[in-house]
Amino acid sequence: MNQEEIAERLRQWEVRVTPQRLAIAEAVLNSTDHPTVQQIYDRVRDHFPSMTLATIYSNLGVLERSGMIQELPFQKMSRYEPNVEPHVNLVCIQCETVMDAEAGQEAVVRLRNRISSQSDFQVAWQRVDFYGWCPRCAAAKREGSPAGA
Amino acid sequence: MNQEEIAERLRQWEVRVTPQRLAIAEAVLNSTDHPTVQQIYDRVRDHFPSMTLATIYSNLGVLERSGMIQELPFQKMSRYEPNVEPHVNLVCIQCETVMDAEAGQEAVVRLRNRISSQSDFQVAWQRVDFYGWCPRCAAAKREGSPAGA
DNA sequence: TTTACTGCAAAGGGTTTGCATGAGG
DNA sequence: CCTCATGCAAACCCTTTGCAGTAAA
Repeated sequence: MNQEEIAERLRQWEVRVTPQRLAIAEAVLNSTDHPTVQQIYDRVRDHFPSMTLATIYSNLGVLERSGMIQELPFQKMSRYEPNVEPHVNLVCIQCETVMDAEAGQEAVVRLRNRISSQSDFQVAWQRVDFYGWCPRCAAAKREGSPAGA
Repeated sequence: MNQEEIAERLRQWEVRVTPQRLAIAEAVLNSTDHPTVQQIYDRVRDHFPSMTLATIYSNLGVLERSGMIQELPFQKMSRYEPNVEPHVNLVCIQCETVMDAEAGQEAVVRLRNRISSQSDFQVAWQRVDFYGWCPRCAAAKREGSPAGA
């Protein structure tokens, strides 16, 4: 997603299009690694050395409320991702990598439909996380050595 | 689950069976409202006025590592629940109530099996949360009045 | 008796808030 | 111009850590 598309979506949401906001949105929307606030900060700081974490937090809130990104709160900190469609997250408990699963989207949609139809609970969004060992760390575990070896 | 059963499980895990630990375990294992640390603290304090939050945290960690309970980290704080089987949590974004969904357990199991078989990711556990409005808050929203009215 | 646990205090650290300055529309 | 956004600093608060005394086994 390029800056013009992002700017258009921001205008639709009736928030100001500032260079900082554009950069933060671009950093998350073009990411696939579910970056932390600190990582987003580091990536944006190259272009905006004076930016502070407060600006990052503020804008991530705006972007989340606009539905452009999704916040994934974890135990210690939040991560952010551009994929707001129903899907499964794979969280490695060894190296803390988070990736979107390639399978299971339809299953999540079906599950959501089922919850909606079989209960009085009105679903707004969902989060499906599977915790375990990523391929790399699983292999290292089998061989009894760290993944970085 | 009564205290003797809990004590037995603790002995199997080779941790000491203290009155405080028993009380904390009992408070969570017999709960259905996914209590916060503070709520567990309040419920146990009746019997142990001198207990501190550090003891609560310490014991919740022990119980979680033993597989007796599951920690559910949220944005602001963690909640704890006795249901360690695959299931769906319904989280109300209005009143912050968390409840186990009656439907969907099998679907979660199937989804887990699918993720396990169709990828190299080795699943250890999962968390499936649906966010939205609980029946009470949904009704209040439709009538344009707060749930407490 | 040995070692883990409890209780108390302090520190840690991601996130939020308040406010003055600056920029978007 | 008026309003919202940025930048800086301080506050917040849940959670973790360290340590001395205590109790389980």
